[in-house]
Amino acid sequence: MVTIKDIAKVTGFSPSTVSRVIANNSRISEETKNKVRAAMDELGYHPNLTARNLVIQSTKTIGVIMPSSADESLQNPFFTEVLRGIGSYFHQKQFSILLSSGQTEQEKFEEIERMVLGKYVDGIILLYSRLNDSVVDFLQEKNFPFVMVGKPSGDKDEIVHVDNDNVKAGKDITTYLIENGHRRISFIGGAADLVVTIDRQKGYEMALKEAGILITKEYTIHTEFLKSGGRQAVEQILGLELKPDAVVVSDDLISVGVISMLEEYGIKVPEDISLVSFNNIYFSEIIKPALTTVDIQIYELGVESAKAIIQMCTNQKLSKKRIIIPHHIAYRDSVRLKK
Amino acid sequence: MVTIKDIAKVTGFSPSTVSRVIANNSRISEETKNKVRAAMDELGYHPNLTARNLVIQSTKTIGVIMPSSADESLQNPFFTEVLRGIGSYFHQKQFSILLSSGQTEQEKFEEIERMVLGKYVDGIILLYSRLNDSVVDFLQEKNFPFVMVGKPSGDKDEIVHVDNDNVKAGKDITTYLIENGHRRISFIGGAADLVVTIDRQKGYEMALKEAGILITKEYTIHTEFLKSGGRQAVEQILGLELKPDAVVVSDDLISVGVISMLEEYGIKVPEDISLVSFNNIYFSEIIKPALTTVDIQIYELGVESAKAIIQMCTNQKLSKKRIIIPHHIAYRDSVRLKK
DNA sequence: CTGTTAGCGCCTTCAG
DNA sequence: CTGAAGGCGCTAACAG
Repeated sequence: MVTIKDIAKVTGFSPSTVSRVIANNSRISEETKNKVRAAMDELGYHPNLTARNLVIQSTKTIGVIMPSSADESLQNPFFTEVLRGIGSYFHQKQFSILLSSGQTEQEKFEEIERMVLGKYVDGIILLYSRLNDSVVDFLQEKNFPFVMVGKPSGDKDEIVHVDNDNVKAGKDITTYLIENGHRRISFIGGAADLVVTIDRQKGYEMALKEAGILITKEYTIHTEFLKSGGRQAVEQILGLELKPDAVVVSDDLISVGVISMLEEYGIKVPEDISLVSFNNIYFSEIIKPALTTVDIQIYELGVESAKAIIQMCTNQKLSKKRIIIPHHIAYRDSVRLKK
Repeated sequence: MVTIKDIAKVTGFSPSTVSRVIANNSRISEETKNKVRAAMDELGYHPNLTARNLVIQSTKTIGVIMPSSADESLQNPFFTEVLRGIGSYFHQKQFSILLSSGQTEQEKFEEIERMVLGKYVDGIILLYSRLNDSVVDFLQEKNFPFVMVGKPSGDKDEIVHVDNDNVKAGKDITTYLIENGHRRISFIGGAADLVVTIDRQKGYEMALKEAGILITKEYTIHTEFLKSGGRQAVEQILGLELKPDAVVVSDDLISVGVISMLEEYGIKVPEDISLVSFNNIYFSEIIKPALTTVDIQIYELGVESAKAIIQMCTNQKLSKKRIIIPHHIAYRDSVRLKK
């Protein structure tokens, strides 16, 4: 391996001079810079990142934590999309992503511990937010820089997070349904301990309330991404005395299953029942019917969380703890419109 | 920060002894081990990975490279699924994933250069295989350990890769169509420079040939994952004088678009046209109609590539360069069966 | 503008 | 069974 010393020897300069050339230090003459660089090219020198990291006490890499991968929801394109956003910003700042890959909660926790305690990352981005997450507690206790994509379940004023206004999003999309004459509106949510589910449901309820529509308990269902879960949700709806004429689904991925199930029972979207959901992933546009869904700008969520964590790791001031990415509704074909 | 020296000072042992305790060296008495460990607990000591990596000249970190993220196909759940597989094996071996995040080919290349030349990773896993990939050339030239998920476009005997037998898979699924009485079978493939597309198409052609069916050029179409691409493919098919009665689609994700398009034109799957594809992602089961598709065991692909790269990085012998993950057909509802 | 010196935190001979 | 010393490759004062 060719090191800084080799370059020093060959050029006759000292190692520190070579180091300064790497850093493009202004106190080095152009002439020596050129000489040194020539030698580096010739010998094929490249700085060893590990060595550098050791002395500067920073790795310029960020641990990015996905939900534990036993979770079916991992197949949600949401994650690759945030990752894209994070990556794009990281690239220009020369930061790297260390991806957590734990199967279970336990494994995930161990990995985070390794990264953090081993000083292998400068910060953490959490790609989800759920109730009573021990990871959050750990990070807070260690006082380790982290940002969360989504809304924290507690300590909202302490935790830096990048989120949509999911309550408002839920309200907006539900109101849209109401404006189009729907009144018996059901809510199908994903895992009930996900903060995002809770918020969207809250918005749904607000919209109903505002429109003077009674909130019926039986109209609210929580399901998993699995097929059987979707089936159960639909059967529950269809078993109701007064069947809903519209349904708010908390995630596009779930919508796909719900629509299929509905179809299996001979119920058509949007003719027989309207459906709206959230995220606007690639699928929502290409399935039949194309989904009317809240575009939450996943990519931006990624970019902003990347910006935030890098700011925190480079001791810059963060103007605010709560960064909201605006949403808008992608109007498509899954809602029966008022004439 | 608490270091090995602090522990040494507190316990009265030397740093080297403490180091040996960390490594659980057998030449250290149980008694000292206990004392040292107690001190480590008390002071909250954790080994600094960067420092360790520097001396052992290895990071136990593998760069995992996705296609450049401008690529729409990144929303393909395929990637998170391989990642899951890789992660599961990495976890038990205490390896980490450094995820590449380049937008463009250029950016991706830069990142890989950084990782490799900076000795920031011990090896690379490539999650795709395309024709004339400069990344592969680079890795080969540097003689850097890497494994590819998919089949290399050249140097097949040199490059360690984990793949399905996609030619056979293509043949199997096409034969299934033929067995069910279909004769005018079209092929819709993704990007034409992806080796996987090429292989599956080859299998499709073999099946036709074997059944004595003429291969019609107009029946083969390449498209992108984008909506417009799917539309174009379908329109091309429908414009044909002799419309196909079945279609082999090279990826489940594309199938979703194709089915929607077909439906838009009033053509039903499988009543009017049968459809089969590949991958068996989560979606394939929950959309309507549920897809008959080749299950390629994505997760296993990930696990095996992880095994392979770790073997290479730890100087173990690899029994073979080409590791094939068996596939099987998931029979579902997108094919009209022979009575 | 450049060189000398120290040291980041850890592992590993080599001694004892 | 344990300690001392050196070094992994690089940066950062401090001199000059």
